[in-house]
Amino acid sequence: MSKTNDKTEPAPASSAKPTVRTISELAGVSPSTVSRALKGDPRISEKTRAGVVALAAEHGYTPNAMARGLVTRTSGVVGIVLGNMKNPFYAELFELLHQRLAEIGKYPMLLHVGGETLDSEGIKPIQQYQMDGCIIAAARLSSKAAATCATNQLPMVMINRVARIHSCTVSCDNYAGGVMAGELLIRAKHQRIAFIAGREDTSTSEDREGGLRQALRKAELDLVGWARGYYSYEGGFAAAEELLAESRPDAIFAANDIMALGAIDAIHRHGLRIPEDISVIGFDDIRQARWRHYDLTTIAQPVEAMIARALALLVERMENPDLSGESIAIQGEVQLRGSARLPVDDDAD
Amino acid sequence: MSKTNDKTEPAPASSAKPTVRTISELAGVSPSTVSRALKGDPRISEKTRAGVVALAAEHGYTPNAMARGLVTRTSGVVGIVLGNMKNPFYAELFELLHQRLAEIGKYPMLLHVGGETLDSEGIKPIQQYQMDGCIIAAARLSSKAAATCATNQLPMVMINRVARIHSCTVSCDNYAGGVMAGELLIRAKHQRIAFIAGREDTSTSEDREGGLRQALRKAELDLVGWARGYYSYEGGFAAAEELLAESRPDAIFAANDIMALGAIDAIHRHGLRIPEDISVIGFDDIRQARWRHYDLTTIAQPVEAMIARALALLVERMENPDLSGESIAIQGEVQLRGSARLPVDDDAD
DNA sequence: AGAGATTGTGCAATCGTGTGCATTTATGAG
DNA sequence: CTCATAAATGCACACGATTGCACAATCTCT
Repeated sequence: MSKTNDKTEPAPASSAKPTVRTISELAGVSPSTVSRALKGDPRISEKTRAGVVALAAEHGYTPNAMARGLVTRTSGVVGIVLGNMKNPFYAELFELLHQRLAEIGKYPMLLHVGGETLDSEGIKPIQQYQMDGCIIAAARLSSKAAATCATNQLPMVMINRVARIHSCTVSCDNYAGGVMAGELLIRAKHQRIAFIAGREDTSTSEDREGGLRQALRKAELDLVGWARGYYSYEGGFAAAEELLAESRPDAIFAANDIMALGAIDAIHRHGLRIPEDISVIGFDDIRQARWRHYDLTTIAQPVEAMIARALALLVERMENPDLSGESIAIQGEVQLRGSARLPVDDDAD
Repeated sequence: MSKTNDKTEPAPASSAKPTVRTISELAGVSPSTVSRALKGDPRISEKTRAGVVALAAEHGYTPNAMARGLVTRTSGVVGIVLGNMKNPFYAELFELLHQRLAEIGKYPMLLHVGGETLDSEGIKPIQQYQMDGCIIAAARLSSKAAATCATNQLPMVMINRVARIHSCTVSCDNYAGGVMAGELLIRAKHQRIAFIAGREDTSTSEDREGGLRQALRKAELDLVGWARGYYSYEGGFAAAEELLAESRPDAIFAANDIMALGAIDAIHRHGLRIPEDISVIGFDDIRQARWRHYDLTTIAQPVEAMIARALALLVERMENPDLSGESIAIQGEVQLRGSARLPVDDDAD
């Protein structure tokens, strides 16, 4: 008792950061009582609890997360891997994700941001900080991060990409979205439809293309053009120029909005009118799609729902790590705007 | 010795996460030696160090950041407050910021994202996680976060806003940028110049406006119009419509790019040509400014340099907390593009 | 060869919190 | 009034790493 006391209370004043002992001494109870009182343990009497809480508030005491994490083996930190921030879609998604995380008392620590793949330095904090979970919101592969989570038995959810490994996945139903886009174009009597793809190793682009092809097949049509836009404005611009020169399409479906916007500017540069001469459809519904000049018809990703489901999956697995992987695909929604001809509803269904 | 041993080694195998004791027993040295060996303490012989390092690598051992943070009182975590992610400027800045932080071995934990002010819940982790520092990258006030940093003696740097309180600040030289924009317009023989402002409580907008007014004053001109665009595309659009209806300007300077883009679309909607009928200049140089349709002339913020200086200030203060506040303003650079008439260089200087 | 300098390693305390178990205090019944 | 029972609180250890200090081993010099 004396051996610790003479060292820990050289300055009994309030200058230093208050610890559980500071509060316990002030309240005349033991540290364990303070800890329990603040956690709302029912074994603590209401009277002492009120006193402790008041004292804690007065001195601005908050339990040290490091010490707590050490003993509870849970840090309250969720690791985040974000895709290319040059695509506004991820920026918008991230803002929402942060808010939802805060609501469940978790804080996001960023492991990686950007299109490149994750290096081994980037995954260290996963084990260092005893993270409670991990969210990967990126279209491209992050197999290293996924593997690290697996070996550490860390709950992990991927947003916006379908996993090849056994894990949790939440995404928009990209295939169905592709079908929607295709049907929309077909019902508007388009005949020469082209596609602008994203990067090679992404399931999102492949699935959206697959859906489009399925819709075309059903109408006994075939793609008249195909080009890669690498998910960027510049890429979409270049891809559209290529398509216009080679296959003269009357409609273009781009695997994401930002490429669609690039395509629109390329089309205008060629002196063609949208949607009279050519229709353009995107995917995501980023804010820029609503910008006056573009007014892009697109398949809106249900970002709020996706994040909600992803966090639900994550929380479930934090409570019960033995739950198996689960894949959720949520239907997107067509946003009719001015960049695509409207369907001619001769057959109403 | 026996009282701990029988509890800590129920499974001597490699299944559980390795701790410093695991490695020390495998290497036949004490935990302290392991710790020192991994930190490169010169007192440890090269031979034992190599052995320990090899063993640690083999078993995938990394020191637990919680335990380390508890004793060293430094967490390796830097708190981040981000402005409105709907403005791509902050998304781009954040990606870069993350990279630079990783290079100095710090990890970013997000305290807040978005335009709204920070609530009291959002600042708790600052003390909870014993953060090493805090970076506030937002145009609007975050006085609560700043106050929390101050009371906790936590090094803090603000990016993109000038502080009223005693602290560190890094920003673009907004006043000089405003002067540049003004001079550019004047040298292009514009006479009727209008300004689109950001939000009320932001020094950035005020300073940019101040610089513009200074340049106009020097040329014995006055602003012919002024409207508020609230830093958003829609706001810029509405502000431009207001200006066009009321004061018929022949040039508009917007306090940031995204408002300038909104203004351009509003101008086109009125059937006016850019830059023949009216010039538009923005501020930031976001990616969208380069989009073909906009091709926006703007004052580029030196984001890389700003982040580098901000981190330098932060690191200095993490090493020596008694250093006083410092404000750095870095000159921006004019990006001449197609949205503004080029200067008529009758007087070459 | 012995004393001191030098080098390499181990001991044990510490950081701040949570929690099983023992202990005290209040409550109620016979 | 005493004892059994329940409620409230305290003790002490553990979590995993760092670090000042003590100690052992090796080397050097007279």
